[in-house]
Amino acid sequence: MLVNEIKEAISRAFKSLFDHAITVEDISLQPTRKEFVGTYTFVTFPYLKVTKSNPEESGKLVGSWLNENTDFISNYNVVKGFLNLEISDLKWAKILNDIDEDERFGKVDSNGKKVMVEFSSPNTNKPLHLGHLRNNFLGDATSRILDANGYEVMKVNLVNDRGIHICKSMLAYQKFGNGETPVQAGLKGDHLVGKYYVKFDQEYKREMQELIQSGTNPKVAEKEAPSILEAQEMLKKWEEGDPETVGLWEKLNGWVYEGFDQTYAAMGIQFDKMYQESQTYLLGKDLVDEGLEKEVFFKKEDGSVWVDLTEEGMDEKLVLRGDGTAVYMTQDMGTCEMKHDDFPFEKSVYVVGNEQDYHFKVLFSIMKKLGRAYSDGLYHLSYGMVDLPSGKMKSREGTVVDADDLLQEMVGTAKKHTVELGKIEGMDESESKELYKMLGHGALKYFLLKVDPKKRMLFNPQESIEFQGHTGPFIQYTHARISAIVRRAKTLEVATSFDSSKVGQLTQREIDLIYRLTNYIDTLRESANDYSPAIMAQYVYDLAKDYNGFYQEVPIFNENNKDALSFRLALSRSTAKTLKMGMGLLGINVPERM
RNA sequence: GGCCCCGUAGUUCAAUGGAUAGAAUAGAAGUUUCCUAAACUUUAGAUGCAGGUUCGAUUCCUGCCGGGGCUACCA
Repeated sequence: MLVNEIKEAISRAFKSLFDHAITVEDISLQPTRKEFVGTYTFVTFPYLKVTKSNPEESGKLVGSWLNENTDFISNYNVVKGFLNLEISDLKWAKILNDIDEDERFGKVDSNGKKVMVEFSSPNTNKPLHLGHLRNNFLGDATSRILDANGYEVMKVNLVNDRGIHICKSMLAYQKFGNGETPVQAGLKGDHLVGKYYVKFDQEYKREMQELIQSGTNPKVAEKEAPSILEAQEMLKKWEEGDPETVGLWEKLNGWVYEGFDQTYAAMGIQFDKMYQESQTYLLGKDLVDEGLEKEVFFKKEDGSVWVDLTEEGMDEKLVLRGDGTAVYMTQDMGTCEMKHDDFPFEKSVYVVGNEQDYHFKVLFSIMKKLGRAYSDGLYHLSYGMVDLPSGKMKSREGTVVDADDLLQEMVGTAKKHTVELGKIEGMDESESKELYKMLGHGALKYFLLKVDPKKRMLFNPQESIEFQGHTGPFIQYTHARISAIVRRAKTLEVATSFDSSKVGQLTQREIDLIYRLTNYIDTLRESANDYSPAIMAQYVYDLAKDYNGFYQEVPIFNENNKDALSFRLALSRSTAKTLKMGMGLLGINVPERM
């Protein structure tokens, strides 16, 4: 790793010049800004006490030492306290050759650690919407990034398949469904069930209106409308195991799962393990007992059990109701323990919206207080809501963007643009269909992933998603174009690797590109540490942009110098390889032609 | 009220405490007999307000203003 080589050398320089030891970890190098000459910049301000001279002089001392005592620092300059280092062309060429020839480039060796990533977590009463897409794409991309970093990754989906909201759609179906099946209704299973969820809400609202008009207090009406009482009754029956209720539940859930499977398949997302809340909602009571024993929890007079987190800056929090039944926290404690029993992880990532920030803070604190060694590895990958121009999405008010519809629309838009641009000449139908999907889904995934997860983001469905500029298709296009160059090169007789000692003077564009390529592994690590695919998204975009600039400026084939030609081809191949890997980590495929 | 997150060009997004705050898009002006114009050049445009910490603050701290979330014996 070039950065480490330089840091190592700076450390030696300090030892030799000032008889002072600084560790490689303490040294910070930053990329040199475009306005200055150089590739890496070392800031001398923090070391003035050691060098016992002014910033400018300190920089010169270190710079000239590096220039004389290493074979890869070819030049240096000092501006104020900033020491800018230039890397020799030969070194750059060697680095490129290594990347181009390394079959394993981009894959980090296994680190023997296990990580579990939980994401998606749909409710089985309605189809997936735009918010779920952000969740799914984040979870999927994070899993891929962790995998590339050498972790053994277990992707799990904890389906929320029980509770009052599930009973709502069941009830409406029972009343108004006339036993219709998804096939009869011409709907995907999840959409059919979602239809009855909406139906329930309409009925419920109507009943509330009636009650309010006849003089009932709105808050009372909310709790006493016949529909909601029936739903509660149904939940009770379900918990008691009433065969008819359970049968209905199984039938509707089965349809929903079929629908979800189609959506997941379309998105290219798989899970290693599915958990159902109907299987886990009673867990956690033994942990409550354990906590009482260890005096982590305490019991109030009414028998309810609490944890006091005021020392951690939080409140007291209920972990078991007075009647001995579980709450959300109880269940999540139990599920956490069960997940660790199933797959003894070092890290466990929960991809869940930021409205649950507090819940997870509490959960993780509790697990720590219970003495679980793995609690330090628990991480809530919190993400912000996706807003529409009209404001917040509300499923009950029909202002949601449906996931299936949106995916379909994206493919349609991709098709329209592609055909208009005349890109499909010479493609058969299956190839072009595959391309539309790749581009449509790629645009959507890239759009949702490029933003810092924790921030709210805006999605404008009217404008659809752009295919130009900072987008997935821009990167896919760059890959397709490089692929065309590589194809053409194969018909010529050009060496597949080059002799780095014969490469002439490199242009700034070329150096910029190789520099960018060398940062791939760093970016990969960083993305995993911050659990943010956005970092990788930015990287691939910058790389594609750099390549386009280079491509515009340098004729690749118009050249008699075979060494230069094979160098540029290697540069192109390495770029394509890296783009493909980086996009792959986001769950986005890249085409060979488009 | 308490706690948490966010405020950056018209708009959508960037910026490990570093140099003159980057892109994209919309606007203006250009580039296709030449490896794919979903591209490339040029141009104009921004850190909510007030303090503090220091060689240096979009970044860290305090207060204020604005937006959102959590604050259930719901999940």
